[in-house]
Amino acid sequence: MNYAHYLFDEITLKNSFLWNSMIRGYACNGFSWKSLVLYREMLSFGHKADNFTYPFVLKACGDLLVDEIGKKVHCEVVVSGYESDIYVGNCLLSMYSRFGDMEIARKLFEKMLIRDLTSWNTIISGYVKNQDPIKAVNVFNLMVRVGIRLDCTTLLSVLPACAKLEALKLGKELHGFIFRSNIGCFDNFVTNSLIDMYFNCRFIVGARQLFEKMTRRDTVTWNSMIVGYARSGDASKSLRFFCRMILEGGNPDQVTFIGALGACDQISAFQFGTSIHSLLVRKGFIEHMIVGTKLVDMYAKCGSLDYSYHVFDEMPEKNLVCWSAMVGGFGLHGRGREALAVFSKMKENGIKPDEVTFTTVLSACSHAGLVDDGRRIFDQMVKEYDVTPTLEHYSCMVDLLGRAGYLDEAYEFIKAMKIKPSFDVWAALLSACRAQRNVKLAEVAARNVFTLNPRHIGSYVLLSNIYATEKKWGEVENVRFIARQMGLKKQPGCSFIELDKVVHRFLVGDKTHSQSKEIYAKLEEVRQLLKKAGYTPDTSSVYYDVQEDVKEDMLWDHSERLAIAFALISTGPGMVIRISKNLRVCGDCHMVIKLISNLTSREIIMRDAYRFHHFSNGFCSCGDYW
DNA sequence: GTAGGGTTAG
Repeated sequence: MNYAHYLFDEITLKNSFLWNSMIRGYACNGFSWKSLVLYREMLSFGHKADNFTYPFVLKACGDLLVDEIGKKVHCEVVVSGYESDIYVGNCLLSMYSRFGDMEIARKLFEKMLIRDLTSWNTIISGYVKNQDPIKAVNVFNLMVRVGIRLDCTTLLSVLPACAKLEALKLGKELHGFIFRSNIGCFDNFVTNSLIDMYFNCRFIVGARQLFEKMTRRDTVTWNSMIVGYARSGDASKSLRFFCRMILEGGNPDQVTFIGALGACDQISAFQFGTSIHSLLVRKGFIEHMIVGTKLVDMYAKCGSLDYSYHVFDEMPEKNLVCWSAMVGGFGLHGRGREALAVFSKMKENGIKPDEVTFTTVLSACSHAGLVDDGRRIFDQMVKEYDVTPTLEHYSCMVDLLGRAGYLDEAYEFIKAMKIKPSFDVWAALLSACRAQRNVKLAEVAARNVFTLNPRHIGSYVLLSNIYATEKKWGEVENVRFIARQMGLKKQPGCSFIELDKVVHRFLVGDKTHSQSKEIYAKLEEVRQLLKKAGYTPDTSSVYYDVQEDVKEDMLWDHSERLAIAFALISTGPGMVIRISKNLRVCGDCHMVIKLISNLTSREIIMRDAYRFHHFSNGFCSCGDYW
């Protein structure tokens, strides 16, 4: 562009063709401002803008998101009589959809005397980009009814809309259409989009079939598989595809690494995460901010705050999201003071926290029981930072107050909310009622919870456990009966442990592992050891009205114990044991793991559904507050 | 000489 501008300046008698070329050049090469400056200059030199000028000026306005200037140019378009030009008109649609103003875009679209394929495509993609997939599909249906032939671009907007709506039927119809009609798409775009759509609609088999049939897979194809499997909860498959991609000579990019790291944190695959880390360093992605942030997050979620902080510390540039990730990391591990310190340091560095940061900070306070700090920060958020509290903030506050013992204050807090309390808010109260053993308030919370989400099995389990703790067996059976009637099934406890980059999974009572015999033998050995050390089981975590010894047996096949027993027979003495589980740890397991850490001199790091526990020498980092 | 597109951190 520099040289073009130099030549342009040399020409004394410029015609509008030359002006247009320059404006287009700047607009299409990332210098939108210059293109607008040149447009003004062109007018001041007495040249008239025409149907070749406006498209690029409008594009520049759209790219810069300057809606006031954009509207002004629109006026000029109307005055000069070019609004009816199809190119100019389409660019207006595109500009307004970039501004997020689909109402104006739609009105213009309705008003157009001639609409071509691009007009339709622009409106459809506008709705998709502005989070309105329903309208996008409606316009698409209208387009088909009117008899407009769709093309690749149409599909690349409608398929993501199907994905968002989980509209599998329409998605499959489009797939069939693509298959039958020889629609000339020579790249992978449409197939990749289909794969993503199938994953989002949870039609994994369909996605897999498409992938296997492809002959020239590109980076996005692999990424869609890696991200798709991770998002559908099959992190192991996701990592297997990552390996396959590397082995088959795929070319990983930032998205690949971010996706694979996301799979690692789901199943606490710490060792796998470190290998991905070293690979991405070798490939030169460590300076990439999103990759760095994901590493900070992954290490924290895989139990290693040291690594997490190290990556964070080395990052050359940190934005709001990086800082928030680090705050969240400390919070997840119950290190509230450090979370607050990072939060302060972030502000000292001139970075203004947003609503997500505040959620993270409040959650950190909650995990660490920092009630006063939490109250103060919530107040500060509203008054100093002008952030309107969201449902997430309220949930955190209810959790913070409730679990710290201020149940009434938590309830008052809900009643004073300016927005309608969500399921999560009431669920936080219900959960706090269990910790505080308050049946009366629990019933209030439960009523609201069930109204807002009658199909959430966890809430039924929670309420029945609250009754069980108080030995109200009639009520326990009642709640369970309702859940059964609705066809809800309890989610089985499940723990993960990684050994030599292979993640092993244990369900409660699992006997399917190839070393199952040895695992149960080890478990029995530990059990005797603990008994000798004076351990008596805390059977209050068994929510069934059965004999004490049966209760004790029921505790001993909890999935985390199987995972730990497996670790004890498979790793050398002194090795750190890292496990993660899908539900929250029960009171007795928590105690048993503390004892195991002491008797076997092992550090055990466990992530449960809620937070991290670091066990060593008979103590847990959570200080029994969880 | 003209517009529209797939995967992506807290």
